[in-house]
Amino acid sequence: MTESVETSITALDEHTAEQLARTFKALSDPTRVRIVAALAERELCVHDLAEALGMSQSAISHQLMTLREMRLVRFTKEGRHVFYALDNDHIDSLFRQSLEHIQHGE
Amino acid sequence: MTESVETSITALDEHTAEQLARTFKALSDPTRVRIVAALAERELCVHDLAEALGMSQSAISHQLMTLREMRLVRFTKEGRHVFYALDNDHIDSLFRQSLEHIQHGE
DNA sequence: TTAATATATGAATGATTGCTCATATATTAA
DNA sequence: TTAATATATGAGCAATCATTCATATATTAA
Repeated sequence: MTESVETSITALDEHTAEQLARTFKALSDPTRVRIVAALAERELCVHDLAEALGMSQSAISHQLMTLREMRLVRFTKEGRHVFYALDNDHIDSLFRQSLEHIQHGE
Repeated sequence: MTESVETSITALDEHTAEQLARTFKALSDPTRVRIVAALAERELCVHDLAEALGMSQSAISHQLMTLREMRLVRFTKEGRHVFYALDNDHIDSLFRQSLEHIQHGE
């Protein structure tokens, strides 16, 4: 394969590749997957999320921050609680589609 | 939210979450995204992949190894070449679906 | 007011990752 | 045979990441 390639290979441009990778990275961690799964059911506050996942408040809070930066979740303050919800249909359907694939065999 | 939560929150079990996260991790890196994009077009040997992406043979070879471990690509040896192809429809459709989402707005 | 609860956040840390560089092996060409 | 090409792979390294721990702020309850 030294001669210039016949039908030229058009690689996906770097910017698009990075955008895509960033999207998938959002769900590349089990904790974030579980947070998204929980929020796909319903809105939840940090404390209940931490309890549901059996993880520290701090760990959940940090992950919620990264999900916020990715604009995958939105939040509303209510008293001393902060309720989080999914803020991105794309991620929701990506999550649901993949869950189905995993659950009903490859 | 101290009282045990009304409608109990059933967190996604850890095993499924890890499986899902692993799947997304496969496409969480721009280089792997570009490799998958190229292979979604057609089978390619390592050298041509490296050329198409403008990256070192070693870098591509290492990434192909991780894609192999994830069973996302298969390969066939032909003389001194090794041709890689996608080996997982799920990843292919995950890739295509997400690409569409990114290209035709959120 | 003081105490308890809910959340956020910075620093520290160990683990993972993506790459380079050097090198080994295999195949083909001269 | 020797040289060139294609690929794989181990070591090393800098960067990123997920978590913990300590602590700060805000809100509600006593």
